[in-house]
Amino acid sequence: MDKILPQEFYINEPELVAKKLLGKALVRRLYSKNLIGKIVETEAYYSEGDPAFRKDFLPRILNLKQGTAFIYMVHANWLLNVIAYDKIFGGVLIRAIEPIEGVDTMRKFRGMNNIFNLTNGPGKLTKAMNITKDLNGVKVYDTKSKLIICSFKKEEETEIISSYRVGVKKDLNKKLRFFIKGNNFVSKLDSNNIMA
DNA sequence: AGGAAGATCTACT
DNA sequence: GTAGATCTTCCTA
Repeated sequence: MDKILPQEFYINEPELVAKKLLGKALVRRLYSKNLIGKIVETEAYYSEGDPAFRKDFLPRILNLKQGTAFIYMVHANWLLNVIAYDKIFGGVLIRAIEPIEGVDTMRKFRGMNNIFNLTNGPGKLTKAMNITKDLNGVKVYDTKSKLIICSFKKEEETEIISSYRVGVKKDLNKKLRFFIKGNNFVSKLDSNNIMA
């Protein structure tokens, strides 16, 4: 990995930040080692005007600044978001990563062996990296944080595909899910969601 | 104190 | 492709 992304990176439209986060490094600092994954799938969420937005989140997120982690429980899974917005409040859900470093530790946390099944889903990657409510509110742009997002030294050429969001019943007429084309670690490859 | 909902996952057919 | 497990937060009483 290379440099930590500055807080300004997250002061932008969620949609733009979601796209720009693809290919970046998600780094989880543990006592002895770091777990590193490349972000390969994200979704943008808005507050006002977004049918997928849950009003009950409001009290918990309104004081969160851009570039902080927002972690919540759904269906017995912790999901990781990074607050990112310019004017209207919003954020980016990290949906899948590609394991880069600390793979054995991720296997242990997941109790799974198949590398393609370790981090290819929002609830899976949090388990693989031991991300829980404890990390809610950490600044992912701060060197001292236990969870940070960096850029890689060599940024690879990536083609981005967009589709409708997963698990959202009444979605906007807008494709807010983004993933890296051809990557084997994105969460769902069914035909409903791949609509370039 | 209890129940329902939910941006999911696994295991099974 | 579907059922059942799972658990935290919010709502009602």
